[in-house]
Amino acid sequence: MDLQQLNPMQRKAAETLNGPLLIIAGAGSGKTRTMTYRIANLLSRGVPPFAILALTFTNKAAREMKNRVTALAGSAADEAWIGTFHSICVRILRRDIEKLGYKRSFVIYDEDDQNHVLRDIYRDLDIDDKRFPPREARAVISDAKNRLLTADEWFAESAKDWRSQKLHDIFVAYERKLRASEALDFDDLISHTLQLLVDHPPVLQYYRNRFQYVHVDEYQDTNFAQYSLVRLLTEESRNLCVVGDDDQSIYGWRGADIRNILDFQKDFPDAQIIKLEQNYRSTSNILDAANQVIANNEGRMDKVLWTELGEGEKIKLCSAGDEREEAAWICERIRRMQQRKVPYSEIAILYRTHAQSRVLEEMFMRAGIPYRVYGGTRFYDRREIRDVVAYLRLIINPLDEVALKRIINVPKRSIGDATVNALETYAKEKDMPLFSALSDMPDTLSSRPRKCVGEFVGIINRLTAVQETMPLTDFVQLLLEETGLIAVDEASNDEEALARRENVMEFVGAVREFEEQHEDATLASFLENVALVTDLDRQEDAPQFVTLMTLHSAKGLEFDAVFMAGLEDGLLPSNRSQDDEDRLQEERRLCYVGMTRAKKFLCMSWAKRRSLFNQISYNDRSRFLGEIPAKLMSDDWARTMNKHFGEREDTQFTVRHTPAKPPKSNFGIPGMGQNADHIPGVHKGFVKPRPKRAADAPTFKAGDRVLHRKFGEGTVRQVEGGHNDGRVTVMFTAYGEKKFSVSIAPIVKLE
DNA sequence: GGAGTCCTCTTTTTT
DNA sequence: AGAGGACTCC
Repeated sequence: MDLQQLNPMQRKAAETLNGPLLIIAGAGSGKTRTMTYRIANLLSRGVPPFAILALTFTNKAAREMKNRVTALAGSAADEAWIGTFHSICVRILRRDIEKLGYKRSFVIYDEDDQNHVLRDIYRDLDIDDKRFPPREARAVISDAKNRLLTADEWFAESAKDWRSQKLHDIFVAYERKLRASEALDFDDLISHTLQLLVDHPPVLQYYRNRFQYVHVDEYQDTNFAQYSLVRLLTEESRNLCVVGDDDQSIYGWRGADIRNILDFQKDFPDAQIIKLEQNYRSTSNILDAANQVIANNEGRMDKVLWTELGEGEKIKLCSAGDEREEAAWICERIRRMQQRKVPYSEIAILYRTHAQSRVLEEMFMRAGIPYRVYGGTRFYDRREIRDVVAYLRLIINPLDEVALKRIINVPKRSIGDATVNALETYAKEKDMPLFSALSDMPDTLSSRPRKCVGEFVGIINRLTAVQETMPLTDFVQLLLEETGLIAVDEASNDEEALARRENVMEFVGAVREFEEQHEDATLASFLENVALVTDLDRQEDAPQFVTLMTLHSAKGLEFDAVFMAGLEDGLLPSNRSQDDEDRLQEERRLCYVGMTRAKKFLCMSWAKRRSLFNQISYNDRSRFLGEIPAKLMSDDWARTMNKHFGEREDTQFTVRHTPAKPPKSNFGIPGMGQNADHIPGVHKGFVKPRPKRAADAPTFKAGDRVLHRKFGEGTVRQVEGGHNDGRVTVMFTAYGEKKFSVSIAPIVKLE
């Protein structure tokens, strides 16, 4: 095994094979590289591949690790278990979950399924979901499960007030429903695996014997359940290697416990610790800025990243008036990067919330910049896809009540709420699954619904009967026809029906692809894939697209150019973290993660005025921006504007608390600059651009590049009239075509 | 009893 | 803007 490719610290990590090992891997320090070399090294020393377990958080990370290990060690590495916590747990559960009283055909409930379950529970228990948001109940249940608490245990340590009582009832009902549906939620995948191992010593012993070398990636993101699982598995071998960076812990809200990494030495007093501090990704301006920001956090592990890549460019800052201006600036910047030969695929726009993507998308479309949005509505989350999946799930597992209720009347077959309610009540009385009630209907049901339900059951039964005799793709095709799912959209020619049809076809394509890639493809394994694989994982490195994603999903990635948008107090840090020091620190880490994604160019922007979630807010720039030394930044927007239009107080980034001042001359754009007059404390007045000598207004010709004070750069399309009364039509990349009077428009010619 | 239509409410981050 | 809920029509 040739470890000469590694730096001394990396090599030491790859050579330390036995005993507990903590690798503190700073951003861009070659973490994956080190891990893969370490695993390859184990293999080269004769450790059998099946003795190796590597746990990651994302499929992407798992895939990359797998590929790179294979590249180093050959296909023998295929035998190693390298996967996400969730997928590895499913693998273990598929083998032995019957010992916990579940069928092996169990399904995985995602958030949407959970919501449906909760909705039913709220109805049954007569709880008002307005006073008691289901999302809160879900968070409580998830949090409890991550801490390995049952409903009763959770209640015992709660406030035990009326609210806790209700939550407890919901929790209990939820668990009952999931079990009755042979369903596990994401948190169950971990906790049930743990329970299986604890309750069944032979199973535990099997995996302990088997996994002699265990690796955990992103250890700072483990929650208590995952931590317990890892400890349980490695108690005998003690060969546990964890890699992480406390500064990149950004999943506290999901139960991740940063103490797991901070206390590793306490847990394993004989642990060796290796720090990777050389950063191979970013230029020093970017890295210094990131270091300065994260230095404001407390209780960090001691570590300072450094780089040999040279200073590079300063960080570009844009203080925009509103989110459209911000987006326009980003478009302009991207255009300039194009001239500098930065490919679209090396550009990413990162933001705190998905909702921010909309304005950016609109601008990109107008500017003709190809982009892809990651996350948000995932492909498999689309309604029409979920419908098909629900059919598949029901066929695999007739006890899946969420799936059944989802599609019993999709497409419309005249089975309404009243009928479903009657069936549910009847099933409950007879203490049988809802699906059984469809064949054994209550006498009270009148003949019309009886007939409709009968037809539905007929379809499902026919499909179930042929399922195992057919290739997966053929079966899905058949299902689409038999159920009438495509017939509905084929009948219609409107835009949406067309899009739905395309999506369904893409789904069939995904099924085919899955079938081709997996020899042993079954309906069950495909559904598992659907549940555990996200859209982010379907990403193929498409060279011609700019990437839009949340800061969270950017972790682990890198780009030549990174734009961080919406750096405002209230957004980043989010206003829900304002008065909680721990959460504020997590927001700071999020900022740090974003900044350290950038290799060469980091551009940060904020908007004084932003409409988000259907309301307008006026924010200060993010406190994190203030933590970056001024000498590392250049105020791009202000400089460009000042150069051409004179100083404008509110765009100087040295002004810390900018008065909320929307200087609006809306140029006839509806919706822009409205309400400015009604905001208290807003000081009116539009700082007029310094006019060029009026007698001698600039002359333009078609094709000229011009800069407008508000709309940014554009190209002149048309010029009419004479010198002083001339009108000019300009095409702006982001704002489309506008017409101005040459003598008064805040517009200048660019060379 | 079902289906279609209008109205209101909500949004952090995700395996 | 997208979905669920209430309301009305058939």
